[in-house]
Amino acid sequence: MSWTEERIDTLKTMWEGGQTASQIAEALGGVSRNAVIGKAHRLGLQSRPSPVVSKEEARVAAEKASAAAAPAPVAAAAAPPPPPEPKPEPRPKPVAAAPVAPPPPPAPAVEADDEDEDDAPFAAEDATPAAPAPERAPQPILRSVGPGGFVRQAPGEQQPPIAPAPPRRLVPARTAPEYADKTSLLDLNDKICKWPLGHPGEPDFHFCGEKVNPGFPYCVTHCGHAYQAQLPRRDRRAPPLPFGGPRMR
DNA sequence: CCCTGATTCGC
DNA sequence: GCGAATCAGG
Repeated sequence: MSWTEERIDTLKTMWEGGQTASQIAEALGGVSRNAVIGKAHRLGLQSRPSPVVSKEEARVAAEKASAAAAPAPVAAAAAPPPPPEPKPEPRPKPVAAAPVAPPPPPAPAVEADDEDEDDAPFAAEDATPAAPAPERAPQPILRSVGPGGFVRQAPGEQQPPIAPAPPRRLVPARTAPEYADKTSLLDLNDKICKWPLGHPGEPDFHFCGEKVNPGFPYCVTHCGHAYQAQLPRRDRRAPPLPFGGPRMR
């Protein structure tokens, strides 16, 4: 497999969307997790919260601490003085704020049967996210309603929610005329609503595409769907199963 | 063990 | 440029 533009684009989108390298690799197919990571780095994609980064952070923190304690000739153990020396950071790692999607469906996984070049190339140019969404959505409330209409479970109760759409295969936006103006996966960026409409695998599956409610991954309307106050148990109705339960391989 | 991403290095 | 091997944290 080679890194075609589509595949690179998918990689970027998913990577920036907070998908794990494994998921991306699986979605792309024909590549390993390592390949994805390697490619992502070569593309200059900023790393997301990595387990190993914490080591770096720890080291930097340690440096900072020692630097703070060292500069003052004698004040070593005594008082924690102000950070006098900025210390030229060897690693200007931004360590962007965790971009992981808040509560609902983080990833649109789509299953497709076969992909072939369509008549029209999808107009997924250089989606320039620009703003890396510095703000972390303030973990809203407990209950959310998924796109399928099912009610998500609160932290304490029952079993964990159905795994969020394990991406099997991304359909790189087949832009047929009927839904040429629909928002495809590749059209997603930080500014538009990522609320999925329809179901993955269906031909017209797409995303809301409205302007987002700032700080959230969805538009105001869909934030209203995604973030709802907890209801007392007795007042709740059994969640209707969306589409036949979890999708399996 | 599993997972994660980062890095290295031979190709 | 690519990605397996390796490393290292959770």
